[in-house]
Amino acid sequence: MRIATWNVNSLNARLQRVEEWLEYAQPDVLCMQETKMSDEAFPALDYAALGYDTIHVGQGQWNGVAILSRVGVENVYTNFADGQPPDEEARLVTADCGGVTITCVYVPNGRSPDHDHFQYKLAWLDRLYDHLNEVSSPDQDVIITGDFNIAPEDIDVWDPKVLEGATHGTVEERGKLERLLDWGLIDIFRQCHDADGLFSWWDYRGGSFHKREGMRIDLVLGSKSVADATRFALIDRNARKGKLPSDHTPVLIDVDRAA
DNA sequence: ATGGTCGTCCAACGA
Repeated sequence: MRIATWNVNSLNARLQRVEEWLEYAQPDVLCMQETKMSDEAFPALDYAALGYDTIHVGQGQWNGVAILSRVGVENVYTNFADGQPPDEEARLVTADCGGVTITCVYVPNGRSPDHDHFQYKLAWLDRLYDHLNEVSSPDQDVIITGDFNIAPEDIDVWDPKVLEGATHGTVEERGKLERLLDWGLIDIFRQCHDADGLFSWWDYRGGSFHKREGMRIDLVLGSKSVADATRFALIDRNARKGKLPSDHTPVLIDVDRAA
């Protein structure tokens, strides 16, 4: 079973790139973030024609997450299941796909460490922890994947100096991520690759992609059973090349399963 | 050689 995540930075702007990628990468599940689209505009029929069931959680021009699956979509949650008032932004969707409880997340960016949005980000990550406990347990097949807007370690950034005074690598953010890992999750790409310089996002500005100046902020976290069954993990840099790319590129894993 | 912000929508602002 092949599971992928991709922040598409506007699905409308990326329709063709996504369809091309589905056809050659053949994921069984694709989690998308930043669709920036209403549910009415989501091209569910186009994906159905390619064999995918879909669930989209959109709010119009900002945020928006989706799961495409050709191994089923069951037990859907379109917001936190922590019993608190729903998050007003479309940043989370959970579904069981092929026996795996998959949560697709678009973690708030944080903007800057002294911004209110940074506190929203930290609180959001605590809610994600509670959500995971509500919808799953670490002894099951669990995946949480998406744009975390956190670089787990300094080797996940082209130059750690850019993290000074900025978001994405603070002690607070990494602490929240560590808490998720301590729940019983493994950073599957990092389990498969120990090299530095392996990134999933590059700024559009200044030719960052060609200078290899990026960050690994798109993560696939899996429970132990998923991690043990993973054959390999890959960042598809090719999807960041060519015409009209997203600033993020897909990350995928292959897991040994019946599907 | 490659590519030089982009996407939301027309003014900035978010990423």
